Amino acid sequence: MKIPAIAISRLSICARNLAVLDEKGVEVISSGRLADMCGGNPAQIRKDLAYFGGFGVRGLGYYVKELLFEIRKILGADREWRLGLVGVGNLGSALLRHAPLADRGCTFVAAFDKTPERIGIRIGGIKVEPPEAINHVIEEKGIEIGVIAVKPEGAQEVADTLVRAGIGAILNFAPTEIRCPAHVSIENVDFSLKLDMLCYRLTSGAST
Amino acid sequence: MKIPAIAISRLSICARNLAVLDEKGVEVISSGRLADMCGGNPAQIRKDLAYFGGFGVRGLGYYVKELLFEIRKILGADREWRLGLVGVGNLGSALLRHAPLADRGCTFVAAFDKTPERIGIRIGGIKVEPPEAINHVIEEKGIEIGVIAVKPEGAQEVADTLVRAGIGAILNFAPTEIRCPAHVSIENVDFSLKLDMLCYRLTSGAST
DNA sequence: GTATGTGAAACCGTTCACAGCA
DNA sequence: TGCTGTGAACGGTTTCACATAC
Repeated sequence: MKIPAIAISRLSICARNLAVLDEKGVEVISSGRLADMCGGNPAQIRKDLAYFGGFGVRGLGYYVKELLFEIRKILGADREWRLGLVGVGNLGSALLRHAPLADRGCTFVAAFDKTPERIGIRIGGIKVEPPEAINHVIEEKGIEIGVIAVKPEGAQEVADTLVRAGIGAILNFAPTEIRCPAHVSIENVDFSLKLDMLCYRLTSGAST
Repeated sequence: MKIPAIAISRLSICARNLAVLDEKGVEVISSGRLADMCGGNPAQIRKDLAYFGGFGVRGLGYYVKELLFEIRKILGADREWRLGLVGVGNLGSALLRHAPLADRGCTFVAAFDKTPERIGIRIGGIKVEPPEAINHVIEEKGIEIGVIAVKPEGAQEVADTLVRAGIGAILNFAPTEIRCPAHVSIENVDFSLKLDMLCYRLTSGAST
């Protein structure tokens, strides 16, 4: 069955809120209360979960621990993922030092940059290597997700290199659309675009 | 007329590509070629533009310079915007130093952090101030957009403070859903969620 | 001839409403 | 009784197809 991407993003948000509930010691929650926390509709949450099975108890709700476990399994958040970063500028460096990613099971195991002065330095415990090393290191270290934090002009070329090295997924921070083969997944983190949307709404007088 | 948010995000992407075309000296472009660049459908681009007027020439296409000018006007990208940052950690510091934001007309004019050791230091030319200063500085400096780069636990409180100070829009980098009054616009930049989506697709075997 | 602007149709996700079950 | 799971209705966006205009 075809599962809409937006359903997955909602499950991700559910997982976050379930983790908070679990820490608070809450054991059971209804789709209604969960929808309130996640900012959605109860039926939508039930539908999203129904794509993967029936995890609830009729008349009661969902067991927090159990549901969190199941969603983590669905998302693949129940194991470690190895990340490689390309572009160790301001943003790239911040990502290497960003602890929450590791908490979540995503760990940077390599970093690349073409600037000679940056090669060899260590950031967040990771040594910066030249772009020529990408192909070899991706395979050697079993890196599955490539993170692009270079300037927009260089993003496509970096993506091509990562794809040739056999990467399966790309998280792109450069404000440009990257093209790659269908078997490679791409997600863009585009705060320039998000800023445009805010400026538009401030300009047009629209809210939300 | 109600204009869908996704149409605005596409116009933002169009503007980027038009800027590239303009630099290359391209003078006219069809919706088909523009759609190729932006990764969409020609009819969609024409519909998006039709929300705001008829900018094209039948039988010919769109004049690049003119269309870029019009879209910039629509998005409010034809003027300066003043930003205030809350949370000067790894990510926040990187944003302060991130030149492309200023190129786009968005300039940080203030930064806040609750950590005593950070208060008073300068990053990217901006002096870090304590959270107590938010209310006063937002008004004094005419800040319209607040950028949140604190830990998820503190994000809602920061948002409340910004809203009380009269902010109109919030760009939230914390991986949590923020609640605020309807007259305040929010956009989330949530790379933790994007990572979840990539992990899901790698896990499930789905692509795109 | 060619590409825009736009009603109409198709598609997809959301919401409703209720049967099913603890 | 109460909440889940789900078919059906709804609403909105995408795509099609063509009249219109250069």
